[in-house]
Amino acid sequence: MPYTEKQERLARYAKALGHPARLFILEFLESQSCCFVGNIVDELPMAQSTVSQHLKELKDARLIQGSIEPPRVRYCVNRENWEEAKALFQGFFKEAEIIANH
Amino acid sequence: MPYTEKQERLARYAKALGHPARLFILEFLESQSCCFVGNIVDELPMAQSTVSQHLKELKDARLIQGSIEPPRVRYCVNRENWEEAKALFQGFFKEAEIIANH
DNA sequence: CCCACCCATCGTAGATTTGCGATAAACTAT
DNA sequence: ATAGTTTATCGCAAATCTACGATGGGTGGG
Repeated sequence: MPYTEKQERLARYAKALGHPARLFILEFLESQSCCFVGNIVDELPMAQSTVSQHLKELKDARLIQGSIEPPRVRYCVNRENWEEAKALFQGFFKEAEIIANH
Repeated sequence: MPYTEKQERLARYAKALGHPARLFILEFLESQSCCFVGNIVDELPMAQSTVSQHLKELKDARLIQGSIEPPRVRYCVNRENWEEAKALFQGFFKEAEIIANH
């Protein structure tokens, strides 16, 4: 593997954040501290199937997780990986700052 | 526009960071505080044309900038936008934290 | 049992991304 | 002039992304 583990993981998180709809979903999930798919669909100007696909990508990136609460599905931020992503981004920008100041 | 200006800009930066080669390039540029294209090509396991393309994307995202120094081209991080990106990511994760703690 | 509701998944289309080799463009040096 | 060096760009192929409508699979209520 030509890249470091950190680079691979950070790139994956960055990619997941690389669409405004997914940023919106994450911010919305935070503001509501978990919510149902329907609530998200109501807020976004796209078809339900498209929203579902964005949710899937965030889920695949392990930034969110869903739990079935019939008849609905509740999504929450995955705290553990959210913190990891946060730390990776912080490290990315911080390290650069340290280097830049020398 | 259904998304906020911040979301659009953050998504654009995140997208640019969404490939390990581009993360590598940015970290490499920091560690060298500017360098020539050839140096980057030597470090990456991909064709020169592909590296050039990744540089173009980072340039389009305004995270780096190039200056011609015949017969070579020197690339540096674009400090201003780098700081903006940093602030946007910080805001994104921080705001979420504040909300989550309520 | 059947219907309505909620959501995921399928199939599809078009756009974008990623990668390569080949070529072009700009400059140096001989 | 010619040849070499360095980098961008072109043309192409394969893969992935984005979006949609339609369909399917659960679940709960009548």
